[in-house]
This record gives sequence, structure tokens and C-alpha cells, in this order.
Amino acid sequence: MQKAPTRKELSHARIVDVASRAIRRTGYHGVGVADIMKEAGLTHGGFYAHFASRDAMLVEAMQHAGQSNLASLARGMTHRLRKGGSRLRALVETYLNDAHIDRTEDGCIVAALASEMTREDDAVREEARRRIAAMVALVQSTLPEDADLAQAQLVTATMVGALQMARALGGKAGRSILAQTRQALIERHDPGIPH
Amino acid sequence: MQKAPTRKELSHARIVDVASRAIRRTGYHGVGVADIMKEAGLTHGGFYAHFASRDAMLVEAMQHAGQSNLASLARGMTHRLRKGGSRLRALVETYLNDAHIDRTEDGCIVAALASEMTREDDAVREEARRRIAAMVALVQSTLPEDADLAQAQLVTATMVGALQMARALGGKAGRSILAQTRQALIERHDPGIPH
DNA sequence: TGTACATCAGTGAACGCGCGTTCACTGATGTAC
DNA sequence: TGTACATCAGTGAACGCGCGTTCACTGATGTAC
Repeated sequence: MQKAPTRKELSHARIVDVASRAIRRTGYHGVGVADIMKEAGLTHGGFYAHFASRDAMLVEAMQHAGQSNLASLARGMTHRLRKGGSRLRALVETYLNDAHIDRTEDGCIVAALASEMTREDDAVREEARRRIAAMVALVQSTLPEDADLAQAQLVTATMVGALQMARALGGKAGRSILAQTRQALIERHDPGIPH
Repeated sequence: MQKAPTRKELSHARIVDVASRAIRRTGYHGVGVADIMKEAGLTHGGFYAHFASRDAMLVEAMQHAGQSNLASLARGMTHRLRKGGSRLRALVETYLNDAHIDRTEDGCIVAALASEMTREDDAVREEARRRIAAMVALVQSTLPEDADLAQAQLVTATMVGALQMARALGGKAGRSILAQTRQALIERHDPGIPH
């Protein structure tokens, strides 16, 4: 059985969760250490008892964001699969749901930060690569058995790109991009539909 | 005939060009006013004789980046079209060229900044939307006559997403994503190839 | 062509502000007997 | 169960630094006669 978490471990988890939302909402550099600690109900001085540096916190925040978003996608897929349809359809309809446009804060970490990833320091970039790989793996698990990694990467890139453009354009135009992308991905890659 | 540009107009153009590269290289907030002025061979104090605010400069820089990148894509396409093939193939092979991975600085402004666009102030976001629209228009001009806007948006999103993922992953993995995307886009949308 | 003056374009010091990080301290929690 | 002490977790003031912006000034360019 699991040990009860210490007071410090609880604080730590709270900080990481707050940070994982903050960076998705405002980017890697959008919120400061002090703001994050405040939102976690603490003062900024204690930050360095939890992390070696701001970057170290970013790494943990990205990992948490990725894992909890993948878990949330899995829940959405399970829910949709009960109504029938392929795993790919379930993923596409969950990921490219209109609600994902506005819910950046608990949405996909890759879509939230893709264009900023190349500008961060090594440790952060490395974690970014792991987050992308994890998402590609989920996508691949929804494709036909013989689909290779490159195909999963293509589908991932299409979903991420579509979500970003939907967010940048907003409104009706944004929703229409998602609709078009859902349709195209399901038509072309769904194992249940001949093509 | 065109008037000779004044000394100030020349400086202005130089600042905008430097800034358009800087934001693509390091993001909207990656380089400060002082650095940009220095790279343009000036001192920071003169900045506000050229722009009402830093944001106003960002708007001009994005416009310049978008226009000069589209012009550069058009040149690349013309060059490739001489060797035969469709306009779509020419665009895809120019945009998704391996060299575009490293050349962020004079590459696509949308791929360079997509995930950051939603976080900027109104004027900047508005210009970002115009840059996306301009790129979608170029893409649409390479698709079959009956292709609608939504299809052009989908192809654009796929190219932008693929380039971003290629940059984030880097190396061999990055190049393989571009290759897969080139192949898929040409196969599916090329008017010369039946599908 | 030369001189006197007005305008233009850029300089560099200074401003208030917020950032990441450090550190001496404090109050709460846990442990030993 | 109660007391004494050690450790833990968090506090808040302070640091050096770089940012966007302002402004009084200067030297170069252009214009009038």
C-alpha cells in the first residue's frame, strides 16, 4: 500500500499542477515563479525548496500536463467507444472537439507550446520531445496494425496543427477547421472504412 | 516613378527586417527593443520615433515576415515548376524542404509563432490572422479548382504542424516527418494524380 | 556658391517595474524519553 | 500523556538584472536667400 504523502509532497504536487496549467495558458515565460506559488497558496520564497531552478519546474510541469491530458483523452475515447466506431474516430472526435479550442489550460501540451519548444534549454526540450513521442504513441495505437511510426507522426502533426490554427483564427473559422480535419482523418485512416 | 526613400524610411525598413527575423528566431518576447535597435545599427532611444509601441512594431514585423516568406515560397515554386509537376507539388516540396527546419529566421511566420499567437494583444492577433489567411490563400491557389477554403485550411494546418514537429524533434526524426508529409499531401491532393 | 537657420534623426542617461534567485528567520510538525 | 528538542516547510525582505518607455540634448541634413 502507498504511504500517505507528506505535507511537502502535497504542496509540490499542487505547485506542479498549477504550473502545468499556467504554461499551457500563457506559455513557458508567461507566468513567473511568484504567481505560480501564489496560485498554489504559498509565497515565492519557498520555491527553491521544491525545485533546483525554474527550468526544472517546467520539466515537471510538462510531464504532468502531458500525462494528465493523455489520461483525459483516454477517458474521452472510452466514453465515445461505447457508442461504437473505431478507436481512431474516438480519438479524433475527442482531441478535435470544439471545446478543446478554448480549454488550452487543461488541453494538449504539444498544441499549447509547439512553436516555443525549440527555444527552451536542453532539459526542457528533451521533455518536450518525450511529450510528443507519448502523443504519437497514443495516435499509433488507434491506427491499423500495419501503420508505421511516420504515419502516426503525420496524423499527430495534422491534429496539432489544426488545433493551433483553430485557436489562432477563433470563432466560426476555427470550428470549421476542426470539422474539416475530423472528417479528413477519419475518412483516410479509419481501419473500418475502405479507401 | 518611386521617390527615393528618406534616411528615416531606410532605418525603419532595417528595424522591421531585423525584428521580423528576431521574432521568428526567438518568439514574440525573445528579443528586446534594445537588441533589435542594436542589430539594426542604432541605439534604443530612437525606437519610439519609429513606432508607437513595441506591439506596433510586432505588427509591422509580422506583416513583413509573412510577405517576404510568401515571396520566397513563390520563387521556390517557380524554380521547381520548371522541372515539371503540379503547383501543389512545387509548394509542398518548397515549404516542407529539410532546409526549412533550421532556417526559422527567414521561414514561415505561422510555423514560427503559431502557439504564441493566441497570447498576444488584439492588434498582434489580428495581424496573425491575416498572415494565416494569406498563407491559406497561397495553398488554395495550388489545389484543384473545386477545392474549398476548408480544404486549403486543412492542408495549411498539416504543413505547419509537420514543420513544427520536425523542428521540435530535430535530426532524423524531424526529416522523416517532413518526408512523410510531402508524400501524403501530394498523393492525396495533387490534381495530376487520380485518387 | 556661401552663409544662417530650421528641421530631422538618432543618442544615451534615467524612470519604474517585475523577474529569478538567495537567505536569515519563524512557526508548525514530528520524535525521544 | 506530557515535556523538550530537532527537524521540517514556508515566510518575506533583499539582491542584481534586464525590460519598455521617456526625454533633454546633439549632430547631421535640408532649405531660404
